Amino acid sequence: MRADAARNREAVLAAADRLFEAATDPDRISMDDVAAAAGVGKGTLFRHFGDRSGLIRALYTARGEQLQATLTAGLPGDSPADRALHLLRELVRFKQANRVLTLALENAGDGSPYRTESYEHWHTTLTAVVSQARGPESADYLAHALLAAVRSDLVEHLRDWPDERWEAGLTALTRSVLATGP
Amino acid sequence: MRADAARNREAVLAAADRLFEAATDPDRISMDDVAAAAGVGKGTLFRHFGDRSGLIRALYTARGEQLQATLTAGLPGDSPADRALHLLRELVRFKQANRVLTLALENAGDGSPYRTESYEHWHTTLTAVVSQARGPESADYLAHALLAAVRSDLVEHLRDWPDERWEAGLTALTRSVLATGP
DNA sequence: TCCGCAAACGGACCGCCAGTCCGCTATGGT
DNA sequence: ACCATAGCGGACTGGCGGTCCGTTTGCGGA
Repeated sequence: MRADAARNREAVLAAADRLFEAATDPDRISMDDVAAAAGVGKGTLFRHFGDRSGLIRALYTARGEQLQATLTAGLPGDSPADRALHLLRELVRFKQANRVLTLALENAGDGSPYRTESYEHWHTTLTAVVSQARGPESADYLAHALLAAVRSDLVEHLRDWPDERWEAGLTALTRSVLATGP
Repeated sequence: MRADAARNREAVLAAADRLFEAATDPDRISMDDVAAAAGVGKGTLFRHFGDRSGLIRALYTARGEQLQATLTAGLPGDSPADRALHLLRELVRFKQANRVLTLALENAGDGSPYRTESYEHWHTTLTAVVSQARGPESADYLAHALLAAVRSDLVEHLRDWPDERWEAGLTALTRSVLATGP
């Protein structure tokens, strides 16, 4: 990769990150805005990221890789229920801390948040945990259901809930789902 | 309401219904398409429905009122778990039968499916059921979680699951959530 | 029956945005 | 130093949601 290409790529990511951080509605950020803020031509931006959703995915990956690394290394907790709870809690925290970006990701491009690489990842992880707790029966659906319970726009909808309320809800949910036999 | 206004309103709803029925991707249907298919000017269309999301909501209301009437009159089932299961099952069936329209509704306009009148309705209903089964503690969050488990794009993502798999998953989920004490 | 006028109409028009295209420029291997 | 070429940038395109306004139409009163 040529030096200027790498430099521009970083500039774009940094600028976009700043813009998404500051915004309240992801759709208000146009590709022109990003290009301008990065001091880069629009063509450059599209060459690096393909299309809007590509840019958003790249941003998301950059932001989320720390989280992903931490949580994948090994979920803390004594029981499956504890581990699932831990995972969901961290996802909620992450989505609260990255409101606009995660909202953008869910709406982005092709439509479905389910085609994301990272969704696949969390789903696989959770399915294993669920399966360990109550057997493989419907484990994959239950994992989908648990992840759906922390979707960005739900987090957004409940944005003024205090931590305790989330904590109580997530605890109740994970206990119920993971403590019941098939 | 003037006679021509009423006539046009119906023509638009009918045409839009036809288009959404036939399409595979809601965004491929433009307001111009709808206007043309209805044999009506664009201005007329916007006067009646305000904006795109208004049209979609109107369509959804028309399609869903039968469902809503049936399920609200009184959920069948002996236990809260049975009633919740019944509700979720019917929602999934409805969303499977109205793929494009419900997808359109979730993406539509202002962004959030949670601001919809009908979401409010189902959520209230389910919260009552949950509350009856396991007390008011976290009942509203659990109701959100249950509804999230049947969101349109999840239904879409799992579109090739056979009925039995859905049935097993929904049963497992509702039993777990409603059978556990707080 | 006719009149007048407000309600309703329709489609040209606007601003915006994702994505493309192509003439120009900078980079790095030789 | 040279030059092939990867990379650049911004004018341009097509299509969209939404608006505007001159024209038509339904309808209550005279």
